[in-house]
Amino acid sequence: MRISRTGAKTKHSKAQADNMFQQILLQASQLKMHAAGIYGFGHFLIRARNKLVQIIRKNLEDFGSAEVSLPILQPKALWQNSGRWEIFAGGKLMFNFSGRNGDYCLAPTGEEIVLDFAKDAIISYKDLPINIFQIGNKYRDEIRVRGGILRSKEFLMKDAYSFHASFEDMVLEYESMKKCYFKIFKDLEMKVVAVKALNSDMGGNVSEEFMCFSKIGEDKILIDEARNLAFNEEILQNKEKLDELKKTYENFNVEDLKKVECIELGHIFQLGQHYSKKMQGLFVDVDGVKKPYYMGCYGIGINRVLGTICENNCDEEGLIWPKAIAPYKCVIIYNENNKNKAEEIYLKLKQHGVEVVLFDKEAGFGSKIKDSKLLGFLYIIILGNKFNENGLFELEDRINANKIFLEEEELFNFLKN
RNA sequence: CGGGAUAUAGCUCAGUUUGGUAGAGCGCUUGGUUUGGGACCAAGAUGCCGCAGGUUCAAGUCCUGUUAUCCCGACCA
Repeated sequence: MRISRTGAKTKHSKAQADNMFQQILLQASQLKMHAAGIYGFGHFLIRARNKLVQIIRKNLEDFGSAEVSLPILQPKALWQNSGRWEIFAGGKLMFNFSGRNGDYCLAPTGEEIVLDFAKDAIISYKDLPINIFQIGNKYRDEIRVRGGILRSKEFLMKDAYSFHASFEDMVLEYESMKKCYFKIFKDLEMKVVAVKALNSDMGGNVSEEFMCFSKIGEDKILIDEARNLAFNEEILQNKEKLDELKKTYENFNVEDLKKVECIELGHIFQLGQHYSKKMQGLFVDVDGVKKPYYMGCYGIGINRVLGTICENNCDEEGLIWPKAIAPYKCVIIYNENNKNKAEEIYLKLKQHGVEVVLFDKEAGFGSKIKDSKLLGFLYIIILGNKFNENGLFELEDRINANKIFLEEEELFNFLKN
């Protein structure tokens, strides 16, 4: 890609923001706030997000969750069935409006629509279990947006749903999905802990959140390191839940727990028959009797994961993406003398399948280097005076923070891997 | 929805106290000199001072209303 065609327009000075990743993304022109909680994503950021999405998708499909696509624009009737129209529309947490044929909403979550979808898919116990997921925008009229893309009104979410003939089967699936989640975050090079959490409006009784330690997070969790347990602070403030925990764990003492600030990246739920009972989600069991099925639901806030990765992988000068989701591997910057050589190398690298950007905008040399760091290229190929002197390609490595000089063939071999 | 704050050039902001011709830095355009860590010189363009009323000879500045944005609480992936 030629940088001149990407619409990237970096700013000279740092953007003011309450955290590092927003400051960098705004300065790099990769995030554009169109309104409160409504963001546009630049080319480089969206490329990273697409790679992130692909890692999640691959893991889920390897696990045995099948991708589908369900509508975001949904009719009121669906939400009345579950009894949540009042909760979400009444509480002004959901965008809703009147259309030509009645009232609609932009979905804040997907239980209603997936249940409607499952009505055709699930007739008999022979049709169970199934596990499907989708990746798409969700809309919530947040009372207060915060942290840029960490909490916005429009956000990309992966939501998966599983359907089961028995409680036991649901629990088994839940436990394996939990493992799948750990694998996803491992592939993303993120350290997360699963904490016991409240189900709130989602329904059901058991749920766990996937938390990444971060000072910019809104959540607080309490950890019992000795027993390898962690809880959302909210759950410990709930008397009923606290009593339950005290029964489950011996010598459970809130004061002994260690408090840590976190970002909630995902949340998995055992919904049980909460929705299937309300919305007539029935199947015919072995005994010939119609019964409500058991459900699990599993979400990941993709924009939130993306923001967290940025926050955890940057320095004063810009982003240093994890290899797996770096939007491009390298950028070529050059001075006037080396313009033709840069063009030649650029085309060759592309032919070799290297994800490369040509810095073909006019700017001072220092400015090109600064922008390259800001935008988060892993390697910066520098064709300046030194190239004219020794004919070697200078490669600045942002991951290891060093420089190496390579012959042309070495350069190709290095970047091909 | 409660409490606090802000709104002036593309961006960051000064000017508001004490009403009197609209400002700076950065960015942008043109020409020239540059080209290794956000270069320099010269010339230039850019404003319904958030919006609507009001007070006044005169409003960016004072008053009323309104909208948007930010921060603190409840909500959440």
